[in-house]
Amino acid sequence: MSTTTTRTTYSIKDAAMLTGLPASTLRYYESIGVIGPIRRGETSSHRVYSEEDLDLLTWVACLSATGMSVDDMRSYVANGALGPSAAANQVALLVEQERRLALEAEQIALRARYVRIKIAYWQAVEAGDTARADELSDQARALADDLKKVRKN
Amino acid sequence: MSTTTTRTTYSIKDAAMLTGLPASTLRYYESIGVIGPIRRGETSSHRVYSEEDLDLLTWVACLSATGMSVDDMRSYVANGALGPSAAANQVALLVEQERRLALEAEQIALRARYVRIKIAYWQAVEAGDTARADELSDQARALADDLKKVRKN
DNA sequence: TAGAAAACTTCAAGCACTTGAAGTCAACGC
DNA sequence: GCGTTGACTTCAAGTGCTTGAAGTTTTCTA
Repeated sequence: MSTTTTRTTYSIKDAAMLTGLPASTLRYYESIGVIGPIRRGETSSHRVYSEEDLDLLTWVACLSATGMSVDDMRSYVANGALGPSAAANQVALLVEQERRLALEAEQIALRARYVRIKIAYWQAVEAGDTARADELSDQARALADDLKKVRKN
Repeated sequence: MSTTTTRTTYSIKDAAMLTGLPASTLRYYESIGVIGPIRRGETSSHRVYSEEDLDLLTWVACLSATGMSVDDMRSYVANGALGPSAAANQVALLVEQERRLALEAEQIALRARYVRIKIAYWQAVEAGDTARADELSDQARALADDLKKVRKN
């Protein structure tokens, strides 16, 4: 009869997806002590992330995204400033993170549109349709201006 | 009677402001050949950017913003200078860029959802609503499970 | 027009990842 | 069981800026 504890563990790939940090960066952060050593599998050397690990990494991702240096992140985490006792503070951090993600999504949508225009442009050039190419060139220029504005935040 | 070509020129600081790239990055791009050598002042060694330089740099800034490597930027700019003959090459590069952007958008949407759950979670903890906190914890876990299924594609 | 202050220059070093090589581990079909 | 496939591991080297130092050049103010 096995103990049926609800499985709440994650592979490094899961952790990477949920935090937005590449797996290589998770290993890097661990290697330089931003986060403590992660538990390994019973039979393997593979990292096994717990729910708490994920919570902590979510915070670290927030700090990283706001441009904090790894040295500062390390002391921030070491000082326990990210524990449950600072809930209000943490919500503020997460709301900020949410705002930044929305902005990032906006930027990506703009860039995708820009790229699509450029694809159409080169296809027009290839087809020898100069008028359409010029028109698309103007569209690209206008969009580049939009992109610059969004970027300022 | 002087030739009245309106010769608009820009300092490196002007160029940085107009392209959104730091001055240090403009010098770096020039040093590794992403852009050609910029004209210098008559009496000084200061860079003097022309309108054409600015156009090219705006384009380079867009490539940079979409995460293109400097090597790819270099060949892309070189191909662009070659005009219509390289059109097919340009389209291939851009289609790849479009695919990357779509993937990035997907990841960001997922992260945003995770962050929103975490915000609600900490607000529940702060309010002492343990039941709701547990429920949200489950939701975060469910999101991770959904992710595993999506990952198969 | 002198002399300070701001902006530019090069070069080198630093930072925060990122990638590559070479090997280990796990899950599947046979 | 047994090979193949793909994800994981470590470690070292590479990448793309970024910053700092030390020295011009330009511009502002007096």
